Amino acid sequence: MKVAEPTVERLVQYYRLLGQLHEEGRRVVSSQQIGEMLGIKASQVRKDLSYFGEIGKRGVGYHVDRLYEHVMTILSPPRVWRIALAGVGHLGAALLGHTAFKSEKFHMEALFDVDPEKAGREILGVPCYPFEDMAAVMGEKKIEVLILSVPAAAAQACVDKAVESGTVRGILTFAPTTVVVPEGLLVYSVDISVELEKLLFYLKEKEER
Amino acid sequence: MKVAEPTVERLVQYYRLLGQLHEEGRRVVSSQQIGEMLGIKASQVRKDLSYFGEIGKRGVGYHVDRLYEHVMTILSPPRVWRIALAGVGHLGAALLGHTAFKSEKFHMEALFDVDPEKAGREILGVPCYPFEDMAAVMGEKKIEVLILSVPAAAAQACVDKAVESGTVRGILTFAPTTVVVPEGLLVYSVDISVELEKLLFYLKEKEER
DNA sequence: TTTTGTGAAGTTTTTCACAGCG
DNA sequence: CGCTGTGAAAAACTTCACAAAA
Repeated sequence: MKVAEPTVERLVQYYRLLGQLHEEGRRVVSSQQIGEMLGIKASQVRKDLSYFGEIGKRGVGYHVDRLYEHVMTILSPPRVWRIALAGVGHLGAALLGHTAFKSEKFHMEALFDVDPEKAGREILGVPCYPFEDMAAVMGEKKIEVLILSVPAAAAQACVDKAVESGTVRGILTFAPTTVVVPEGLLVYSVDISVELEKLLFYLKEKEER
Repeated sequence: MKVAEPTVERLVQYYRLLGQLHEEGRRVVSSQQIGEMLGIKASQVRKDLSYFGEIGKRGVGYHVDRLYEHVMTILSPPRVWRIALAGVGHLGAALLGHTAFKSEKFHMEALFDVDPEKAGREILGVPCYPFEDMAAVMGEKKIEVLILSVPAAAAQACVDKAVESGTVRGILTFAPTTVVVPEGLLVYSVDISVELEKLLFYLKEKEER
């Protein structure tokens, strides 16, 4: 069965919320309540959850722990992803410390940077290699996912190295630019400027009305 | 006229691309070419651009400089936004140095942090205030946009301060959590974990097929 | 009675396909 | 002739509304 992208996005939100509810010792939650907490319509919540089988109890709601496990198995592959990060600048360093990568679902195998001060050393316990060795090191270490926090001008070159490695299958890029990839390589982009411009656009629109 | 969100997102991409083409001295570009460079269908490009009047030349394409100016006036309000940033950790520091905020379209008026080491000092030329003073300082400085790079647990409290200030109208949050805001306040979220999970979900899906 | 699960309706967004203009 | 601008068709996504289960 194919799952739509907006649904996956919401599933991640459900997952996080359920983790919190679980912590709080909450036993049961309704689609209505989930919706209120996340700003999503209850009918949308139910539709999203129903794609993966009947998991709720009519007249009662969803059992928090059961739903939590359920959503987890949908989202998380039961394995550890081998990842690497290119560009150990401010943003790269921030990402290294970010909650998102603290999970045991990932293992950060390598860092890459042009700066010869950084390459050759270990940073936060992860070995850092020079940019030139990217393709070779990623191939050797069988890196599957590359996190890109390099300047826009360097992004495409890094993507090319990832393609060259032969093992990288997905890229999460923070570079404020569009990169071109061959069919089959998945790229997701977190683009700060784009989100900021969208916000300003709608603020301006509201102002004008 | 109302513009759909996906259109605004693409407009930002067109704008960036046109900036590059302009630098390169390119004079004319077709919807087909724009589409290829950004991974968007040519018909989509034409539809997006046509919402704002006839700007291309049939049989020729779009005049780069003219289109660049045109998209700029659609996106950028002709004024400077007064912004502040809460949470001067690794991510906050990275954002302070990010291209997105280097534009003369913004003026970073204040920083906020709970750490007493940081509050009271200037960081990169911007005064940093303690968390408790957020609402008051933002009100005084007439901050319109708040950038949130605090831990998930602190996000809602910051949003509440922003509401209290009375001047903040938009928030760009990087906290990996959902925040609740009153009607009228615009929130955009850049959620690293969500993008990462989406990427893994589709990688896993491809693996299974 | 309460709340799920879900077809069907509605809305939004994308794509097609071609007339029309330079 | 080539490429835009745009109605009309298609696809994607959301919301409604209600039957059915606990």
